[in-house]
Order: sequence, then structure tokens, then C-alpha cells
Amino acid sequence: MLTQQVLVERMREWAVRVTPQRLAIAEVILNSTDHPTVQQIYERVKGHFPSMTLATIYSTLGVLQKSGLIQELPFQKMSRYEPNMEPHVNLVCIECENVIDAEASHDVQDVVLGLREKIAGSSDFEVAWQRVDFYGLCPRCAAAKRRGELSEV
Amino acid sequence: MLTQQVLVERMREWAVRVTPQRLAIAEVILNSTDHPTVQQIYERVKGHFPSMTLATIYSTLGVLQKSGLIQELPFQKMSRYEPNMEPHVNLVCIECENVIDAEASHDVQDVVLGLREKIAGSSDFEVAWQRVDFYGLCPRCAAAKRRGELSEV
DNA sequence: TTTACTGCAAAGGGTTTGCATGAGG
DNA sequence: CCTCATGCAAACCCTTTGCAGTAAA
Repeated sequence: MLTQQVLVERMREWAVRVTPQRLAIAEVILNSTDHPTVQQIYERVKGHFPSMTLATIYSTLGVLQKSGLIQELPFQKMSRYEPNMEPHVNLVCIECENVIDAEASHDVQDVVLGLREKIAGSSDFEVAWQRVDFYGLCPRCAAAKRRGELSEV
Repeated sequence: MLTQQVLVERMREWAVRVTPQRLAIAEVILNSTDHPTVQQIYERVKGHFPSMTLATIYSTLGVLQKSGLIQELPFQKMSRYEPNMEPHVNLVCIECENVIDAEASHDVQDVVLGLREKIAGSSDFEVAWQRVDFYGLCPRCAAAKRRGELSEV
């Protein structure tokens, strides 16, 4: 969780203006753990800025992404936004479509970093960031499926 | 690279009809290594089926995905399609937007599989498949950037 | 013969863009 | 003050859907 001060500094580095709207949007994302969609961000900010439109959200998301503060995660229907720039694993439930970070162990982080170094060592590809998604059933949906409550695919 | 016979068997398992169009589309993807977009698949098939439309491509892609033969990789602008269902790493160039598989070493595959087991062991999440993307500059674009040919971002 | 696929056209919807107004530096 | 951001509306374009004709089994 980033303080507002750090936020302002990072935005100033990119020569972008620090507006109340941008701060509100940034705080919503950076304090989230559910990888919100644009719509969800919109709903969470609307309380403070009733006149804000999606165009402002999209614009701000672009700024935050270029600043390296967040990562866009495109999915089939729409994008979600990831505030956790550390190497980690996302668990994507293919049933309820929730997305959470896998239990943050240093192990996992080290493994992903190790993968990066392995790739860097065996090719000339310069890795800047990564996205690791595991798709499957969350505990809740897996249990429901066992009980036959879900459509069998 | 899958033989046509295996392809037919897999499709029959899903009780879908094996049409010449589907076979052509499947062969294009399964023999590709550049993670083609729908447009690229369309262009590569059009020679054999001039009357084919994108609707048929999309329909077939859905069938192949449900059959577990390919994986859709959503990106910001559009999706690409991945014929390699083994655990591996995709290298995504943020400059030229090419996507290639990282050098296929058993090491990398084992590491990704190890990650899966680690996640499975520490949570009740049932992993079905995964997507591992490393974003950065491919050797060609990295060199161009060093020569100052690319816009400094 | 029956069922499902192809091809065509139109609709859908997340995201982007253009522009006038308004606010940050 | 000047430049850039916001908000509104319209455009964009990838993708999905509906339907009539056609081909697989």
C-alpha cells in the first residue's frame, strides 16, 4: 500500500498533473486486492466524484501504467487492473471469474524471479515485468462442482 | 505438431463435426509458433477457403479451446492463440508486439510445474492450466533502442 | 433425414478519440 | 497565463449473435 506522498512523487516524475480525480482512482486501485475492472473502479470512485466519466478512468489508468504503478491484465471480456508489481501468481477462477493473488510466499516470488533470470540468461530478451496466471477452480467453486451444482463441462 | 488423425479424434470426442474448414483452421494454429491473431489465421486460411468469414474462425477457435487443443491469450487490443499447452513461458515484446515461446528447456517446464504444485499444496485452488508471460524487449528491439532508433519512453 | 455448421449481416460492448470547458503548475 | 486534464459524446473495432442455406453423419 502506497502512501499518497509517494503517489504524488511518482506522478510528478512523469510530468503529469496531480488532480484529485487521479489521486482517488490511484488510491482505489492501489488499495485493492481483487483486481478490479474499470466498471468496479468507476463505482468505487463515483461516491467522491459523481461527475466522473469512464474516459477519465481510462486516461488515469494509462498514466498509472506508464508510471509503473499498476499493470493491466487483459482478459477475454475486459481488462482488470493489478496493483501488485512484485513477481507473484494470480489465481483466476474460471467459474466465478474472481482473481486473487496466490498466497504471497517468498518462495513463489523467488521462483518467478528465478524464471526471469533463467530466461535472461538463455536469450537476449530484456524482461521488464511479467504476468503469471493460474486458471482453474477456486475452493468455493470446486466444492460446488463436486456437489453437482455447476454445469458439467 | 499434431497429426490430422489425432485432430479428428479429439474433435469427435467433443461430438463436434469435422469439417474441412475446421481442419484447415486447426492445422494453421497447431503448426504455428507466432501466436497468431484471428486476422492472421484468417489470412492464412483464406487461400484454401476464399468464402470463409471471421465468424467461422471464431466459432472454430471456441471448439478447439473447449477441446483443450489451444489456449486463447487475450491482449489489450485483441487475442492471440497458443497451440502449446505445455507449461512454458511466452516472451512478449512491448515494442514490436511479437510473441514467441521462450527457449523450451525442461528446466523451465519443471519450474512452472513446480509452481503449480506449490500453489496446489498451499491452497485449495484446483489449477487447470496456466499462462506465463514475460514482457520486455526482444533482442532486435533492444538493440534498436540502444541505437536510439526507438522513442524513449 | 436429422442435426449442426457455414457464411452473411447486424448488433454488442469495452475502449478510444475529439473537442470545449475547466483546473493545475 | 499556458498547458494539460476532465467530462461529454461519438466513433472504433474486436467479437458475438441470428438466421437461412448447406453439408456432415
